[in-house]
Amino acid sequence: MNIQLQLQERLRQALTGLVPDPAPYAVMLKQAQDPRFGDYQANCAMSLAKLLGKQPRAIAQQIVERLPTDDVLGTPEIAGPGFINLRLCNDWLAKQIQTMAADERLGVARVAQPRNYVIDFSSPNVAKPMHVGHLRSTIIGDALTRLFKFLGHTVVTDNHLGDWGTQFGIILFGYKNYRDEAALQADPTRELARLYLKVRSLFKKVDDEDEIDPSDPVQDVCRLETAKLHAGDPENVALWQMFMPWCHELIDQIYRRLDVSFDHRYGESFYNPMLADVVSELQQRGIATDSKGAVVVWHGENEPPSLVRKRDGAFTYTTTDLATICYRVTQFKAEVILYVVDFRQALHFKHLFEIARQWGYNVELEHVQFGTVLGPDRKPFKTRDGGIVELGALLDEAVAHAERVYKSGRQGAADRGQDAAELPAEELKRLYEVVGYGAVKYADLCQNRTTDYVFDWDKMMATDGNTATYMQYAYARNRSIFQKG
RNA sequence: GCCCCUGUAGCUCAGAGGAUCAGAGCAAUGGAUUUCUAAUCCAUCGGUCGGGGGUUCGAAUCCCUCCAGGGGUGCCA
Repeated sequence: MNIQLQLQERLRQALTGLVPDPAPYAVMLKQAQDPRFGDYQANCAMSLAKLLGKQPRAIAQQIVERLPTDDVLGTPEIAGPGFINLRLCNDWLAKQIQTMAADERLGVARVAQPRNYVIDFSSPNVAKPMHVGHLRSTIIGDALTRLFKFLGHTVVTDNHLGDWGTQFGIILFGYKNYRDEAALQADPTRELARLYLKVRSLFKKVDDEDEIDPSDPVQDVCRLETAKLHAGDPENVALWQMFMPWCHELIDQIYRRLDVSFDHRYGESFYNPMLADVVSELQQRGIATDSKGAVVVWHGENEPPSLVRKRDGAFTYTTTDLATICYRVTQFKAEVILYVVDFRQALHFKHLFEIARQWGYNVELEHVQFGTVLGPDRKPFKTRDGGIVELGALLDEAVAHAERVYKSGRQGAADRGQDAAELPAEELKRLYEVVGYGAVKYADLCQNRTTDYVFDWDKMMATDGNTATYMQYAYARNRSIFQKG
């Protein structure tokens, strides 16, 4: 049930006969700006003044006379230049609230027309540790998934893994030269992560991108290993197949901690066999053309083209994303695809969506973009020595921080002479996790999605203010009061 | 150069694409509370909504322009 829609419908009926097209005026009924003025307000009288050639207050009076009053709505009031203030009847409202409280869904109606959503989020490059850059996509994407499902839509979640990129050259090189066989037997996932970092440490320049500098001999060997894999070299393909389950385990460890799951994880490798057809179809339809040895799609004078095949014959992520749209529309019957990806890829998605439309896909495509996680210096969040913040380490720190918050609260109580039996270790562990992960998730979700935010442990785990920690504490205290009562 | 995003209180941010005083939390300041099993409470201070112009009965909100910060910008993804 939606009260605002119901009231708008009443207003629309009241306006029928007064104005030729009541719909746009009916939707000008909104929640009141200030509770002193009522619960809802209709603002259409002012904008109708010119159209009807009358005083706004006179129009408001006319509308009020035509509005039915019953046990739902009290007598409307006219205020100021012509606002119509509406107040819901208390008895009716109380009854509604009782109904909502007793309802499993708290009175939230399912959508009248469910749609098929595909939500593409998280999407890490596998074979290397997930890092802070994956945090927001994972949390926001998961929240959207839960919301759309709750509203009654069909949602397919798909983790579009980077499982075919240059990081495999790094792993292959590491595996062939630096592997610790015993460690591999004991914990292949951990060894894989170690090998990736080991080889990265041999690079001349350290940053978080997988860009290869061919003048660095180590990087050039890695590049060749990737090229061999892509060319179908049997040894590298076999190793890749052996690595994949370990790669999946590496990221699943993180998802288990965050309570996030996916229906599918069709990565880049899955679409690889389809890419040649995508390019030739785009060429046949005249959407893509040759330029400087590459195959590109143009987007107008002022914008760079999208490459769908590079000069060396390799395909790009645009090509993969096009194949992915095709697959999602045909296999999942996707009506809407949401991409929960960093705002820096805005241009890529704008171009991708243009090409998809030209290609004839009328699926609704939306880039759900978000800002960067910043450190205290307001620059992208890095470790103290300038390295990448790994997600696993960040979650460890969240748990450790929650423990400190708990213990200092307990110490404070003890100092006041209040003391209680310590919880069992297992319960404490769970407590720290719930508080720690909750704080990280809520700190992300409570802010404007599109802007950057500063990652601040103390602020997100404060026991007052707008934090998950405060809400969890308040909730726990409330439960305790009810228990004693 | 071109394109995109952001700019609201000291800080972090709300403000559902217009109207009836620009809000919250934190911080700060003043007061209350001296505590028998873990939540302090009340009040106050604080803003030419980045600057300027425009449209409108009405602009933080829409349009133009300038300034500041960030990002992107054909062979990484």
